[in-house]
Amino acid sequence: MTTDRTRPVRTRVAPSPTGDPHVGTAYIALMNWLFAKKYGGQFILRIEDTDQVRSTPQSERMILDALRWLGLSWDEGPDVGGPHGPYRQSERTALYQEHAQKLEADGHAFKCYCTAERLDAMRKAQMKAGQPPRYDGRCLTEEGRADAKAESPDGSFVLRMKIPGEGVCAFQDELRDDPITIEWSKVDMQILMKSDGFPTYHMANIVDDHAMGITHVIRGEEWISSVPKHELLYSYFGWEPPKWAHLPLLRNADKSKLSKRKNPTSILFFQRAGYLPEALINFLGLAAKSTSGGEEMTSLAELREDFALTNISLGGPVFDVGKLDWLNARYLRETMDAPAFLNRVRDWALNEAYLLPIAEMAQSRVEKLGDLGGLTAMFFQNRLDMDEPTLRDVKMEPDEQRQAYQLALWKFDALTEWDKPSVEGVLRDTAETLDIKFKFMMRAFFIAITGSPTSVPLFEATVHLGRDIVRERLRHALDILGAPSKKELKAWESLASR
RNA sequence: GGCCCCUUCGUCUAGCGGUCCAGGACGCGGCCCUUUCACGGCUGAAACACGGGUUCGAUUCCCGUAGGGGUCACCA
Repeated sequence: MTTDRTRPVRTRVAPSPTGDPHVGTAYIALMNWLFAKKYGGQFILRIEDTDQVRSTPQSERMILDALRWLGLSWDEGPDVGGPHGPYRQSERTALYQEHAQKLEADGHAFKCYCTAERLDAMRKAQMKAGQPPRYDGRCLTEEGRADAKAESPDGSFVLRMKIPGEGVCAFQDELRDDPITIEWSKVDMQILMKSDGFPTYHMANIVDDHAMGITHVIRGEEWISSVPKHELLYSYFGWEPPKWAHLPLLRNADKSKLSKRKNPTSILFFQRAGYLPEALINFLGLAAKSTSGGEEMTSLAELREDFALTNISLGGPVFDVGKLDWLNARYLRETMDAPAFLNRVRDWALNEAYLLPIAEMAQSRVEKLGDLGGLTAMFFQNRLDMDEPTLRDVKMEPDEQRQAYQLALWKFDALTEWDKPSVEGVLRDTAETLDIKFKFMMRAFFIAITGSPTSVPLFEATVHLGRDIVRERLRHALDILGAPSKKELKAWESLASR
């Protein structure tokens, strides 16, 4: 990649704190870290919490912790500060407001009073007519805007950016040979400022990347189609855009974009399942390492040394858990002696924090201390050894049972808080939805989650195991009983939303 | 569906016009080591999506086709 030697390289990772820390975030962060460090630059962590509804401080904390666990450190960020702070977008709203006003004053953006209902109807009509859904520009004119304002119940508005009527936007991606060209007619008049006064990604991203001196934007390729908007904003502001590099997306086994529905994706899962951070980093780093030499075990330092963006293959890589397992096993047996191994086990689960809740759950249920192992082994396992007869030892029809697991899976995923009341609520809800006696259904969940119809209290155990291990176990159970067909999923989905 | 990106063994990849009847790794099979299992060693099966060009010569360059993916929100 070409680098402008007059400026130090600065890259960033900009996660949105709206859920569990994702391996995709780790992958992007790693590539940005490697690139910055390779060229002696800085790596910045910025929190993109402009979605007031979905962003949570817990999620932000988990993401920071997860990246730290992986050994990725940032030079500037919300926790360590830096010269270009604050590093949380929700604390920078004045800056966006100011820039939004400038855009509007310069005639590059306009207020839009259109209601969600009108926009929905418009898009539906466009789709029906075989047209791409796109803002029709009603509020572009004085008159249209007045009409829309009159129709608006509360007078709320958003700020949209103007888009050239014709021509193409061409830009160079550092990973690809030919420039990418997108016609302006295919670009929507993107909302820049929402009616709550917060910026959208596009606005905040450009203002911040410029303010923070970001020289290279290395991000997932799902952003390629947004680059014209970003290039345009840079030109509206009169700023020089950064270099773009769009990385291929991590994939599920079926090649679709990596998702938690089909794969464990949370870094929390990999921690709980007993993967080592160095193995995970090594695995993700393989994407940017030429492996023709044979040895695939490598370190962050080596990856940094050998790093070149152009080593990255453009075909979206399937996240091959089997290969990760092999690497992790090698770290376990080749990089430590038995005492060190024991220490890793302690860090993982044989510690006060993880063990005490288990002790509380188990104490009244053991007769001898020697009963503990059998009762609590499932807290130290990833996927459980399970077969159909064990799973089917319930007073439910097979399809009912499958449906219960699937519904719970969906409801668990939708939970913002992973605690006892939420988990219990999901399970009671599920029984009610399916009109099954709660007690009967609970037995099915005991078996799938703890491996036995009689175990420690289920809600507490479920919370303690963590969402991802539980998801994995339920999905495994579902696989054994027969994964739902597309048709079934569709039919069940309507139940879930009730 | 429109637009954009991508395309070498099942998977991750090497290859940047002849050195390729395509190399490595994971996984899988076999053999050896071994009280079991695992590790380890050896070994086997396994791919250039298809069709046109360009060229003395295409895995490598160009164009189509097919397939996969992404994107079309007051989410990032």
